[in-house]
Amino acid sequence: MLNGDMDQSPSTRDKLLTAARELFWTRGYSNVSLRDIAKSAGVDVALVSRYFGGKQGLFEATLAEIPTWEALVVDPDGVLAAAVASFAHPCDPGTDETNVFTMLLTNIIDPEMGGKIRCMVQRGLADPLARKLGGNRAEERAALLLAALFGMALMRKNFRLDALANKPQAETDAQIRHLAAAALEYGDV
Amino acid sequence: MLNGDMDQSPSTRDKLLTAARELFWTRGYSNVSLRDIAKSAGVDVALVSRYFGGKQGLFEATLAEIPTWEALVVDPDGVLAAAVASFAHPCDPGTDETNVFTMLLTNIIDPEMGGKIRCMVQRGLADPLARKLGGNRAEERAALLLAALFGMALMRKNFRLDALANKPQAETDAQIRHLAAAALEYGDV
DNA sequence: CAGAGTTGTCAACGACTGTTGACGCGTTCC
DNA sequence: GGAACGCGTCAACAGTCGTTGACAACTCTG
Repeated sequence: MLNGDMDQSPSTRDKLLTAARELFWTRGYSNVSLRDIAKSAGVDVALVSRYFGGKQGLFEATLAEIPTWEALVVDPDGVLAAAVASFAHPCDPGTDETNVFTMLLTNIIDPEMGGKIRCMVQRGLADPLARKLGGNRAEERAALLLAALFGMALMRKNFRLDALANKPQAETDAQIRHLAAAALEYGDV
Repeated sequence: MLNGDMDQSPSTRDKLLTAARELFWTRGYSNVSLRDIAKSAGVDVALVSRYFGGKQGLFEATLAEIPTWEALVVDPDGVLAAAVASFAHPCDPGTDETNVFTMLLTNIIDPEMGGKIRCMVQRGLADPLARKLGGNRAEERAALLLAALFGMALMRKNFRLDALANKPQAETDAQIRHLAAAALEYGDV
């Protein structure tokens, strides 16, 4: 009997996928072993190869879950507000840690997956964002905006600076908005 | 005969240290094996344990080389200019890749060294920077400045966005200065 | 010269990695 | 009933990892 779309108890495949996203996205591809994932999912290691063809296949399956990047780059007028919003509520509202920004940061360093992440950000994030922005120096403004967003994510989630981490949402929003607005104004005046 | 301070041909210890800095700082602690370093240095693997006590000791020896952090956080008036300068000419003017910012970015993710890096940045960079800045919201402005600097470093060196990478130095300086200035103005008016 | 101390070479260890194939169990289909 | 298939369990593989200790070659000291 095929599972259909009923959500009764998660299939083994889904258990693996959930555990893989949780671990890959927070610790990075090379820093997580298949046995870690299997143990977290309560499943045998060998099933990874069966369902996903291997470690790389499992990782790419977690990437396939990401909603279209265009969703992060919404209306051309409200890019700033959208950036702040997408930063706060990135993709999966589940665990606070498993969001797309964190995943990109954690895996860009990886010797095996860095190249893929790089392409994803350039072609799926920077380019469409520049297109939406339009006007003078669109590419540079888009790049600066991403620098501001990723920089803030880095300081909060990875470096965990006292001045930024664990602050009320409103304060964080104001900080991000301030830096992002400056990025978008680059080249004006 | 001890080597003294003569710089004739580098000792085995120095060969290891140089190769270790090159590799650890660009690829990250966990992504580099001692055999990689030994091969790059043209030296046997076992000598790492002899000279540095192990992998961790070798990594920490490369950190000990970093000049006082205070050098990155100079006079209180010219913090912005200093930040830009330290970003462009970070520490060791040797290889373009082996600078302190790149090293911090590459190793903050690491499961074993992340904690140490985090402490270094908080206590050695964010705190003294906030002290130098002074005034209202000093800690937050320092944190935003670091977010801007690290964000730019990330986009240029790791994500390698087309709009930022391989651009003339003057242009890069202007971009960094723009974003950093905005960070320092946070909370004003 | 004899001895001590330093320095480099080599083989091996236990632990961990991703991956594979054999095997047993249960359900489904003819 | 028997065959086919999906699904999970287990043991084992080849490879890499950091680390260790034995051994040889060398320099310096007495």
